[in-house]
Amino acid sequence: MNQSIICPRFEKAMGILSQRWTGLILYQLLSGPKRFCALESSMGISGRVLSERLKDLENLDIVKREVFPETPVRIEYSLTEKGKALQPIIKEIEKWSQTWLPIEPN
Amino acid sequence: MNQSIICPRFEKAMGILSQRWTGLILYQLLSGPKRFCALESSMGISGRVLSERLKDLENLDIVKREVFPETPVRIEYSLTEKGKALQPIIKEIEKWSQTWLPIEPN
DNA sequence: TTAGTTAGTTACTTTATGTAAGTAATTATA
DNA sequence: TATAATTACTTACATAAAGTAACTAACTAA
Repeated sequence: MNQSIICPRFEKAMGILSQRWTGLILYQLLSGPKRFCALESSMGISGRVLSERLKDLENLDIVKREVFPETPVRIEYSLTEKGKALQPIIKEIEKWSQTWLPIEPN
Repeated sequence: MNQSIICPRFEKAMGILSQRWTGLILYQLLSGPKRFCALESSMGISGRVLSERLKDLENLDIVKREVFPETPVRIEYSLTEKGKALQPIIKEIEKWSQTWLPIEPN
């Protein structure tokens, strides 16, 4: 069959972004560092999966985890340079959604 | 908690794009109409899921399905205007992947 | 008549995600 | 001193999504 080869780097990027919740996590972190519970409550994500996603994104050097030994302990997640570089993608998704998706799509 | 509200249209868009395979299907269709078996063999997707995704994208008016009653029958999938408008997103993902992802990431 | 082609569908297995309860470290309250 | 509260998780189990492989329908070609 018509074997159009897909660029492996593009494929990798899509593999990251097409994980459930990843886009929304990045969207939230683009507006500044966030704590675990803030992320958890702002989207419908479960703690189990949020924990998993943050670890994956940390391993990919997209997200940085910082511990502040206060009381109770504060842990902040923020974007690395690599993570901040995703902003144009998120912006384009926002633009498309505003132009092409109806209000109240349920 | 810090309840930053997420734009429902952005959330909807992310819900579409974060479905496994959807990004790669769109990427393939951006280079022109494709047949079912061409899409199937160019990515690692199974027929079961490809069929499901194409139906979803058709219902969202992102993909158009056309039947050519030849022999054997030819069915072509292509992007609608709404679908073509996703190009800037795909382009930004390509850019990011080229800048930030290593070659041969395995 | 048997095999081949395309575009699927169906039944079943494996993987991913959701749910809810539990843990560790610390401080606050009764 | 015991109990509760908070944050950032983890664990065990249930459900949903995706993968696998075989099957179907409509047609042609050998």
